[in-house]
Amino acid sequence: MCRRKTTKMKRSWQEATQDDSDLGEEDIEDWSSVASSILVSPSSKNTPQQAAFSREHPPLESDHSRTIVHIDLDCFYAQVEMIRNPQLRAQPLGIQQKNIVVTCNYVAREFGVTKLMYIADAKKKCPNLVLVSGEDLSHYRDYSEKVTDLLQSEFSSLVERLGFDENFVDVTSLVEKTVPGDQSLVEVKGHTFGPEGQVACICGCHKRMAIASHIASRMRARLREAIGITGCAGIAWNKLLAKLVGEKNKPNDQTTLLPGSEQKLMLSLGHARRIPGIGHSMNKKLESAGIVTIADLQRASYSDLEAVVGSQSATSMKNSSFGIDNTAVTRSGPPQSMSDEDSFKLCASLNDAKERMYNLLNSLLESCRLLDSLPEAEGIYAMLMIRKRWRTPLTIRLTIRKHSSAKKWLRESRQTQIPVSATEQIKKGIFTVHGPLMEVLLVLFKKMVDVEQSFHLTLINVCLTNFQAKSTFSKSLDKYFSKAKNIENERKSESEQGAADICKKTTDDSTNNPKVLTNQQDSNITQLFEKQGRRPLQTASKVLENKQNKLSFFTRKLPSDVKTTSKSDPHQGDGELSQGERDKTATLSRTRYSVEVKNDKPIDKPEGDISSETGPSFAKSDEVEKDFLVVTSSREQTSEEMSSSSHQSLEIPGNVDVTVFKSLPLDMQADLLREWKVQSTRDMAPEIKTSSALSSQPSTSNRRITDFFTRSKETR
DNA sequence: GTGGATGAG
DNA sequence: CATTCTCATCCAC
Repeated sequence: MCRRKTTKMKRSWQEATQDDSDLGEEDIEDWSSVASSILVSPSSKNTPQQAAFSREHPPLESDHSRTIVHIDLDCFYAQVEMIRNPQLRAQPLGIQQKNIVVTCNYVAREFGVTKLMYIADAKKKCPNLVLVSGEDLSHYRDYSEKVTDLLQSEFSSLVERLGFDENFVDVTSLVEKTVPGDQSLVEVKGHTFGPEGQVACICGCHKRMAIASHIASRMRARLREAIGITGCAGIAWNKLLAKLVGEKNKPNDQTTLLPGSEQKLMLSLGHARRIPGIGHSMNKKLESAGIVTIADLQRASYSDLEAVVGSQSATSMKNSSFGIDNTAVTRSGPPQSMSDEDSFKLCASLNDAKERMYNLLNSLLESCRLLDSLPEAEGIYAMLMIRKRWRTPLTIRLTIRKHSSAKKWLRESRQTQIPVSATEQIKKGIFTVHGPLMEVLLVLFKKMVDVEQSFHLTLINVCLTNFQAKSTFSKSLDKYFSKAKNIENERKSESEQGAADICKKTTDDSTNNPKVLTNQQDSNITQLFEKQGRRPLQTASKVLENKQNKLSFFTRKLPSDVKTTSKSDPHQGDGELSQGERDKTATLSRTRYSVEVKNDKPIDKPEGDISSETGPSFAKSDEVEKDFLVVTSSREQTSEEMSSSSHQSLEIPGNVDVTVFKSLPLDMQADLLREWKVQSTRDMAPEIKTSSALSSQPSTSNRRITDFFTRSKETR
């Protein structure tokens, strides 16, 4: 019975979200009564008056059909540094960028150190504060991607990143497949927000939230086991509420929003500014209209609001103020841009600017090179990943910040196409294109700065954007995955899925993994690898990760003398550098460290939570396993695209499983063979791959080690 | 496509 | 207020 209701709700949500423009179905005079009607009965809608209202007013819909978990890592940068150097755990630690403590661990917070505090102030509060430079974000990027990867491969394909330390996970389908072992009321794991025992809604959402609270607990446990990182989780039926409720118990804890308590949650925030999306600018506009608190926002007439912030913002703000948020969790793909920037007190000479631009550019190109240089040795699935990542930027942008005497900290930018000659080089895997790119940067620079006059810059940013799939291979890859993508996004079963259908509604692959709610370690990667032919994505990342751990992937930080090397004549064309010199300069700012991923690392955590969460070893988790049964269907690959061609095994690299290779679509096979050919000729080319640069590894540590494969938004 | 505005962590 | 070092989306041009 409960199931049927769930399905109904879901369908209505899907319909609602399909035509984004016309969701509104409420017909109430003012918005507060809208809110109360929602609270009382979300399914009471579709009266004629409501339809009339919806024509004049933007979307508004209450909807509990989805289940969203928001994961927010605790003081992320500080945690990463503490993993890298466990000695730091016991000490007050601040992460320093220029003059500022951008974040700090909880030990430091005890002393009153806060985020974005000036070093001087922080030192006053805490004289023993240990400072670690956090200007190089590559380690943070790495850990960030590991987290997203884990969530994506073990819990749901629908994971959306927000910055480096937050992820939204849509666990709707996992929840559907997870049924409580005993049919009695499911208890929420961890904290709840809202009055106990209140059941304001009959759609089954309470139960779903409870199930999701256990899933969230597993997520956090897995993040600790596999990566050694702790974080908070918020569980609710939309992104807004999940994010907001998760903050109620920090750090390393979780909070589930009880249906019916969203009003209370929203009002508890106080200021309108606390609503995500309402930044400084919006806030000022709101204040000009006398709107300061969330209650003000709820009370404000729509037309007044629209007059101040425009109709789009008015709608989303109104909705948000009541805890309504219909935006979907959108899978994050690889970044749309890659940039490096440096800020400083003063840059007033062209030569200074040139040198700074060169260093930034160099650093970026090194990132590209490392992304491109992952070895074939990781197996074919890893290769798919790597190749997918293999993208060439077509545009370069230079951004500067002038120190105008006025109180203006505006950034201005100019962008241009990257010279075709350079893109051609990059496509071939040659990243020593500093010369040509410096030239265009110079042109861009002169468009913004009159170098004849005196100038005062405080920031320079170099950005590579407009990525293009680098080879035809990537295109066929896209084609290959677009099918899976559709299954996931549309949540409909496909005819090809055939055989093993335990679940009547098969949805996304990752949730079919029978191990999601178990304690089994993912030791049997190869097993997964072989059995689940459908999942090159996650499997590839597994393989890679495994490899990383085994090979201790990353090289050491370079000696300090590289700094001198890097400064070596910024104005030099690329052709003039020897390979050795290039390697040195290239490794300058993208330093790499060895990263250990330990499963058993003791993590500092506040007393209260430990026992309730993963508690005394795994006793609790075992309980979870008994209480919850994941209904799964291990979908077998109907290798409809099985190759019949007879490829010479000679042409296939030794590390690639021939059977796997042959199971790939033909066009992809062809592409692969072509790639390998190119690759091998390149390997033999005089361009020496120094052992330190290549054999020691593919910087997972650098940009984008993970690929979050197909980007759902990437429809263009 | 470009470049500014705005917002996120 | 931004301050750091990113990244993304929106929108007039």
